[in-house]
Amino acid sequence: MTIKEVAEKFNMTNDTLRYYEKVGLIGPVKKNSSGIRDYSDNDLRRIEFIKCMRSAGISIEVLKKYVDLYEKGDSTKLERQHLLEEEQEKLEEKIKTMTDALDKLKYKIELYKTDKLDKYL
Amino acid sequence: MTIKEVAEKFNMTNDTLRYYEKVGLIGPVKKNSSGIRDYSDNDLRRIEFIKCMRSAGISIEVLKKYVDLYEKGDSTKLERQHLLEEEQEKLEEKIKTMTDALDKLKYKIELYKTDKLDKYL
DNA sequence: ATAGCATTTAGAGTCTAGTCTAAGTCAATA
DNA sequence: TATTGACTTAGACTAGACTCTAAATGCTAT
Repeated sequence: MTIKEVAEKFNMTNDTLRYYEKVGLIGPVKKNSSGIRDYSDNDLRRIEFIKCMRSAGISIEVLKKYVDLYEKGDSTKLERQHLLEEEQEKLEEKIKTMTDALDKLKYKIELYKTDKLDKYL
Repeated sequence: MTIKEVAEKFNMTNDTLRYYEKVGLIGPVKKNSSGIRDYSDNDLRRIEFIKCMRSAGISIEVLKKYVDLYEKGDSTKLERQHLLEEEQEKLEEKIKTMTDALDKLKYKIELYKTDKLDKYL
């Protein structure tokens, strides 16, 4: 699969794909005889995972750490699990924070709708 | 209330408070005779709102727009309501995205815990 | 009244995560 | 064969949101 196809499939830019490869989140992707990337199924699986985690706000730094551990083999399984568990906690907290904000936002909108808005921002 | 007290109360830095003031999210905050900020209750209310919305990822640009509309008076009520409704939608989508990622993360952790991990990242 | 810490300003610097540019290579088409 | 368009690289640039610096001034305790 070419970079263009992958980019379209996952709705991201060629640049981002090359950037992820440069920082080591994926690849190095195999290149054909004339130096053009040809993404494998395995590459696609990784990109999907990375994209999903990024969309949840997990930093590239953390994802890189996870990938590096994976590359080191089975001996890092427990460490990887712990890393993911930490990110799970952070993510749960973030979702809670956002849900709280959403509730406040909804409440404020309700005040607007019912014209009960006070004088404050 | 001094800038330090406010910063502590909301767990943010003096710099961030001055920055928010500079870009017009709050204030201008009243200063005492020797030029030192003295935050009013109203300032605190705003800061709390801004902080809550920022923690949900709403951009400074959008918040600034909301504040500016507020400053223009009652005639902007409907526009403000619409702005908030848009942010509500965006926020709901973001929470959904993050919840989906969280589910995948939990599933992956479960694979680690039960040692059913396949060969992929 | 002098030390030592907090506050002020303007403006520069930092960090993250891309995004863009320039210069070059390649394959397919007019 | 010349052009077009996609791809390549290294490296510069950007946006957003702070965060830090320097130099000046103010407050408090000794």
